[in-house]
Amino acid sequence: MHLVPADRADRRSIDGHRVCEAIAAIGEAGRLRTWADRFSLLADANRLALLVALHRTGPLAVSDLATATGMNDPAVSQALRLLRAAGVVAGEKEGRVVRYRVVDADVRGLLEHCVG
Amino acid sequence: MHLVPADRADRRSIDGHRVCEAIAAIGEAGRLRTWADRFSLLADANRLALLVALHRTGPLAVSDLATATGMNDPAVSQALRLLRAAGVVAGEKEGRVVRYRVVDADVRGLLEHCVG
DNA sequence: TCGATACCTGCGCAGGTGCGCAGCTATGCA
DNA sequence: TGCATAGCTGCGCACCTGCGCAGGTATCGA
Repeated sequence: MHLVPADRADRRSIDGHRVCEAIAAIGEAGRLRTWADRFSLLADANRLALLVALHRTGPLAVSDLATATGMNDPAVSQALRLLRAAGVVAGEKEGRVVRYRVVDADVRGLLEHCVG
Repeated sequence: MHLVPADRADRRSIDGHRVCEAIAAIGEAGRLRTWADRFSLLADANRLALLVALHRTGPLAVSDLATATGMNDPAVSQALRLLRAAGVVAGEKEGRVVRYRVVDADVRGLLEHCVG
């Protein structure tokens, strides 16, 4: 197992074989970044509150989300825009009301995992 | 169910009962913030790589982590300081080598959940 | 004792983040 | 038609974050 890239092959190592194991464990860099990005979306208490509310209550309007979380509506709107751009939530327009819901299965899994 | 706090009681609501459900779903604010903080620790690709390596490979020295991830050692050290301050990892000194490991059960659960 | 090594720390910079404010569009009701 | 409401957007500010650089401390080998 010679998994150390050429640009760091000259570094000294404490436990050489464990370094290779670690590199194998990390695997493809893109996959970890995808998860890091997912975690980043949940890393804000307000966004997490929005997602938990949507996940456990079902479709909710923007202004109701604002009332439930104590945020004002531009903040909610911006948070939802971010989540929508990431494909985590989707909104359905019904007259002048837009009701959002969580559509990303991985995020649903995380929400289930942390808040039941 | 009148769960809307007094300072937002005057807001109009689209689906009044759903607002209360959402507030109940959000629950205590501190718990969500704890989880948001946890997610925040995993929200950086480098930190996540360190944690995955530690989780799947076992105790690893700082310089080996630097080699495995391609970071330089001050960056690894600072990331580990953050994780240590949060109680996620712990280091055991053995001569001049410090081997770190993941000690937080919740974070272990998240790592298992996302990267198997 | 002297040098090399493993790790840690303070500092500063570049870049990102969240949110309030003001203002916009679109829809519904009288 | 006129007005209120639901939601979205651009802008700017304060704040935070990650990392490189330089340098410090502790341990080991010669």
